[in-house]
Amino acid sequence: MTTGGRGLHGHVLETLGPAITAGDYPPGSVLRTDELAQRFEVSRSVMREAVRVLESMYLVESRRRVGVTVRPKSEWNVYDPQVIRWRLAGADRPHQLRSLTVLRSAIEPVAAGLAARHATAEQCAELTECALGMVATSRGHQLEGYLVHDVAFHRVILKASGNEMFARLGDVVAEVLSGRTHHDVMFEDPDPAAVTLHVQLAEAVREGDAARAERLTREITAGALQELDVLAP
Amino acid sequence: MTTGGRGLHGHVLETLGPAITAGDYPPGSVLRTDELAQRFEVSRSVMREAVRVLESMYLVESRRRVGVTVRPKSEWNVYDPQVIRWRLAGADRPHQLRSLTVLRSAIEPVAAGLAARHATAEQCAELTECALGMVATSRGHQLEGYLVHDVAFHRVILKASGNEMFARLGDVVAEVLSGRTHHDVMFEDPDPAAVTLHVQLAEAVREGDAARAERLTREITAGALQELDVLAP
DNA sequence: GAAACGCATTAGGTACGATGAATACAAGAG
DNA sequence: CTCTTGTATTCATCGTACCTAATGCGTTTC
Repeated sequence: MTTGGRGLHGHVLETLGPAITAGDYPPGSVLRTDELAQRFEVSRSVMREAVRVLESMYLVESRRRVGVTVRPKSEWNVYDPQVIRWRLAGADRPHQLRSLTVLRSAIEPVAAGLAARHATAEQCAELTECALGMVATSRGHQLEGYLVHDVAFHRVILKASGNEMFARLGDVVAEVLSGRTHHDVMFEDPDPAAVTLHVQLAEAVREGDAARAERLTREITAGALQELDVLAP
Repeated sequence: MTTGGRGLHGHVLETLGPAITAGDYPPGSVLRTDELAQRFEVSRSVMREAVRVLESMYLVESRRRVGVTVRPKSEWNVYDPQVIRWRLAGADRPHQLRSLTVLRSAIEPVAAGLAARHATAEQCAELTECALGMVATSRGHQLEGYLVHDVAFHRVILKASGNEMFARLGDVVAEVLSGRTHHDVMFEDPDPAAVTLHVQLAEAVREGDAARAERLTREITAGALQELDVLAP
């Protein structure tokens, strides 16, 4: 999205990465760097840089006399933003979306509880602002506007939790929410119940009610999971 | 741990990575590839490979005419196993350990609930075996043996959840648990209550009692958090 | 004072040669 | 016939030299 193919090696990655994560090369497949270099019409140096990056993502393993072998899916670093994007763009998008939504359902309630304890006044203000924005755009086919506020809302919650690991999941949530409105079938207007929950959550965080914030977020993420069950078996 | 400095660029990473994550180079610092290549006595090609990897970890940004600039901590990919290891080895180890433990407290209960639903008979057997091993090594200064079984136990839970994102956190949990016994002050013998909880959790998963499994895991992770509060203010 | 320009600087890219390590395979010893 | 040992192949790995491209910054120009 943001990281376009910056540099030649980036361009190579944007083709090789999705191909590997899509399973075009089954685990154990061997790729040779010079062959790849020829195929992508780049120098070996550039290809080596690309391979190094793929290696750091645990997608491949480079060994002498053997070549670049594709690692089994279970070893991939599925938390790498690049890998997440590639997989979301590929064939097993539904599967990936479910994994991420389950992850959300685990993280966000705890994050909301922490946010209720640690959120600054400014963050509380941001939160209510986002919630109001969601209310304002919840009717009349303003899906794009709603999405912006929804993403911003969850970003603030995750950041306000004070946990860097949680905060870093903002992009993932953004990707999931964005995917819901763009790729998948989205109801014409968001569920009014969900909007209400967000407003209440902003309240709970403002009042420092951690238990309520956690419970409300559980309802929100449960809704997201339910939504997913309706779309995919 | 496993990824020793394989290759020259790996060796460079093992020095530069920890230095950056330790904050030796404040955000915005500029490093020039030529200078680095000289310092580490490697060729530019090798240094460029190292920079590419650091770039893919969002630790640095490489721009023409400027150099390699260190990114602010908030942009680092804190889920990268390498980055986690580097930070755990560095100065802000306590902070990192807390973040990871909070992450555990969010993930593992949900994972345990899913495991109760999806665990195979074989995984249930492994679980009880691990629990028995924990019981057997819970007394008499057998900390190393206890650790092995503890790590294995949580690995099985995470894997049995059926969620690939959860399964991938096995290494993180292993690192946290290992750190507790090795680096930090560990009571001579593990808390008997914790051992009992693990046994009960294995039961709950075997019986498919998701709610109980989740509740028990919450108690376990709450204990881990409490333990951390005792050690660090 | 602001906009346009040119230069120095630094990453980016290519090509080619040399090195080294792991594997496959063959030859030898028991 | 089996196990060990030696050898050749093959691929990644590393280094060097040279060129290109972009861009920050100082200078000039209007």
